[in-house]
Amino acid sequence: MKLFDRSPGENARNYAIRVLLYNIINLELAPGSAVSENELSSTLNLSRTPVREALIELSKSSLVEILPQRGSYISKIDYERIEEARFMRLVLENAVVKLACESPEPVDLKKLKDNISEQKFCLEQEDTARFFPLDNEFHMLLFQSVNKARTFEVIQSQMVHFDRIRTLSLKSSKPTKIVEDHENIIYAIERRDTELAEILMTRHINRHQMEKSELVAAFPDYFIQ
Amino acid sequence: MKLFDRSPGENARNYAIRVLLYNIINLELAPGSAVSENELSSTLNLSRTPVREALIELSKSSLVEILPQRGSYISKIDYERIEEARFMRLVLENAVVKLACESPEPVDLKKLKDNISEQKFCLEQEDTARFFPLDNEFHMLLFQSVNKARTFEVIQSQMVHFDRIRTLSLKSSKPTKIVEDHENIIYAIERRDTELAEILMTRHINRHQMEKSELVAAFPDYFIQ
DNA sequence: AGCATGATACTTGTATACAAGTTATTGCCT
DNA sequence: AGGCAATAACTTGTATACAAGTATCATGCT
Repeated sequence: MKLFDRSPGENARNYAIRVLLYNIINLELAPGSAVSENELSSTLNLSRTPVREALIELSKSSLVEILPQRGSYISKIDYERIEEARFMRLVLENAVVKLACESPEPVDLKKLKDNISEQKFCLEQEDTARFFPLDNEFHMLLFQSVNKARTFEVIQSQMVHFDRIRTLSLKSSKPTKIVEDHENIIYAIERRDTELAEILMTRHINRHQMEKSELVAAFPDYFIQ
Repeated sequence: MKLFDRSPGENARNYAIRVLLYNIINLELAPGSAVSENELSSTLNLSRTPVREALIELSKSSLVEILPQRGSYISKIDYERIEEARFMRLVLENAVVKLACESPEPVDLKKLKDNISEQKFCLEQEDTARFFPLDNEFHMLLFQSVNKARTFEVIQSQMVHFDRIRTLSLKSSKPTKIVEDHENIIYAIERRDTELAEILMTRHINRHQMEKSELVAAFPDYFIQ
């Protein structure tokens, strides 16, 4: 399990959440493995209270399973949950891009284009670490442009499940394709071409689809059933 | 603030959540009012720990706002949040009813029809208290029928905000209309009439829309801004 | 009077002690 | 050896003590 320093001003609970989330997503904490409040609190140099509160929060996102008086475990990967998260995202992103086509504001379009420029810059520098947050920001900007920022937060809270199999899947889709998708979507919005925008968005979201069978075959213990 | 007995087997945290949720939704705890962990723990006859954990959970649903070292407050009603919740629900329910039209299973249709029968029975008995859970169950069954139960859970977690203004608004839509809607939706699904199903669902979801200006005028302190 | 200042009484955040339940182990009995 | 029972070593749940920050109010100074 990898450890970080506590950021200044960060309270113990959020620190615990940050460290645990990182280690769960990057599979440093294996799906199915046991974690205990005592063990974690000594590892993180905290008392049980903030660690416990962190575990409770992660259990609400179904990343941790707490069995009362028995133990806590890193949840195994639930493929159905991931597919459902993708369904939710697909449906909501399409609804949002449709709204965006109805009344595209120049201010919002500028922000989106600026973001794409940054994405391209990262591509040239091959700075993939900086690329992912920008990808995320692009979609956030899209939701913000139609006043649906909170909806995006809901989606994002579901995306953690997706992050875990992205870690597992070595060959994730090329950032080049992703940036192209983004550019085309903005193009469609500017033209107010709802139909095209939805087709492009659907293809974009479905790009992330991973091959279940391969992953389950390679890491059977990480998955439910 | 109304109090209940602790159910057998219910732990202190869930009990605190249940009582607080009830009192927030029914406006026994006024939006904007201060609540403190100490005060609540003595009211509920619990220690601070489970009460604190309950407040943290409610703060995740934006029903409570925790200001570190300053105090905790019942969140004021955010109309934009409610509208956005309705947007999410509208979009997802339509997507689900569309899926249901593609391959309506007899088993699922039977469950839905049985549910409607129960709704009608409640209507005859004028048992509104039993009606609301059935309304909820109807939509849950619909989501389950297309394997999207978790999506429904996400929607439902957003619905608490809606419940609060339903309490405020004395004249909520007549159950009679709601049952009619449900019947018509099932009819459309059986006929695999996607277009009709979506129209009916849209009207059904939008029925709950409340008049913002009236409510804000009557209870200005309960709302943000 | 008005303002600064310090004590006090709050608040939530964190640490720790104890309670209650589960699991594994150990040792005895058959 | 096998099985059963007591026990010890865990687990999370809850209660409480202490830490640290904030707001209020009183007091004294200008």
